[in-house]
Amino acid sequence: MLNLSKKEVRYEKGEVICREGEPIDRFLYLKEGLLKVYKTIDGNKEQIIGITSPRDFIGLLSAFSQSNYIYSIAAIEPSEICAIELDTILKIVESNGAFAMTLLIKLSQMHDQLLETRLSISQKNLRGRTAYIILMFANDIYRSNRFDLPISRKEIGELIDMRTENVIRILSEFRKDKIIKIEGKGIQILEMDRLKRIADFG
Amino acid sequence: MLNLSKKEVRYEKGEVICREGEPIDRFLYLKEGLLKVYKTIDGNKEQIIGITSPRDFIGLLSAFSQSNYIYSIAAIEPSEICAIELDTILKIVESNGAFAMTLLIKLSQMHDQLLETRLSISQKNLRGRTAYIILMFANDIYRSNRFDLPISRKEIGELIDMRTENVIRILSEFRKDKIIKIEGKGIQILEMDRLKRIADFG
DNA sequence: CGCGGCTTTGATGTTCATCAAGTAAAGTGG
DNA sequence: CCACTTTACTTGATGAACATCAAAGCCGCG
Repeated sequence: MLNLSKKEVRYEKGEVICREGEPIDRFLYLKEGLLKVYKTIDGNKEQIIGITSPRDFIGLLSAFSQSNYIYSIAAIEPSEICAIELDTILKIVESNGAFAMTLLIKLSQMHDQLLETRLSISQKNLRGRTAYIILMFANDIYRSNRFDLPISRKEIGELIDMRTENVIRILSEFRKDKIIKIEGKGIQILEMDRLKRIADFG
Repeated sequence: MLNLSKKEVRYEKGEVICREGEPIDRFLYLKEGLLKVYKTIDGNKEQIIGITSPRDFIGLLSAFSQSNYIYSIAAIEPSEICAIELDTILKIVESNGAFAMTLLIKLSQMHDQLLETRLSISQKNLRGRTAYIILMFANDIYRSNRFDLPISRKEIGELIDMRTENVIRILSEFRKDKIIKIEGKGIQILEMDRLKRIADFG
């Protein structure tokens, strides 16, 4: 049933997948790539809520509570998305207890993680937040000490509640302190332990 | 099945219902009263994540993703709680699609609301946060312009990420500006419109 | 009745946002 | 493909918002 109704779509970096306010009629699953989930504030500013990595259900977070998206989603790397009609999912939930349970668990995990991240960020000072986000990319997303940032300095700021200028300033500090190496979007972690300490105690 | 396995428990103000780290074996439903959900940070500080009002599923938020509580819950008013064995719930989810759907919807709604609150708070300045929390008590919890704060100034700070001193200072400002009336824990909103404007634009 | 936690106000310090100004990079239309 | 425009990046200087420190009165509780 799932296989019958699924459609695969490809999005290029920068493409918007869905916009705040639009009706939710499909259930999205990220096969490959990277997405940002964000809200627009006061018409001009953006608040990035999180980064979605492969094998995550996208927008699962409010598919059951809202009939319209309460945030927008865009690709920050070339991405492959599986779309399934929401009605199909609802029917399966009603008839298949194990599937319902899987969704409940997945939803709950995503929620916990998102909230944990938000609480963490709000507790830390700017250095701590910056270290935290570098570690997130290294450990959770790219699983490597060396990677290219998929987002701009401005977007990093929108993700961890900082001004662009301060993101840049603190990245430069880390560079001067030889904690990381920077080449444009390229980041290499030189002193993992120190970075962890800054993230934990900052 | 639900009625058979449910147990009602009463908690007095200040009593802890469950502690961070304890195994989750029961599913809790708040019949009457008011609870705070909180995390302990660095052993001494507390971060209040939210207030639970009647007819909410408590700890639903991580009953499916964690086997142990990731936060603590305590009564801030005399409370009546319904406890159901987690196994019973799991069995019902597996066999009853409509029930599973109800849980998914409820869980999703709670999640959306919690995240929305957190994002809101992190965007606002101290005056905005203070106004926001007064309005939350007035509109969402007590449904009255006049109520007694169920928590201390310190706890308000822990809920909206402020120092106790600043909570007090800003409440005093609101009092001087004749926006609210204060008598110890008692709050009366005098100028709802102005308070709303402060919450929205602060 | 005295002790610890809550409340309050004032003074001081730090962190971070804002402003400004310039360079580099990346699109865009002719 | 090159001028042109916009967007991203970077650094320094300044000021506002908020945390921290200090001190004293209050309240509830054992």
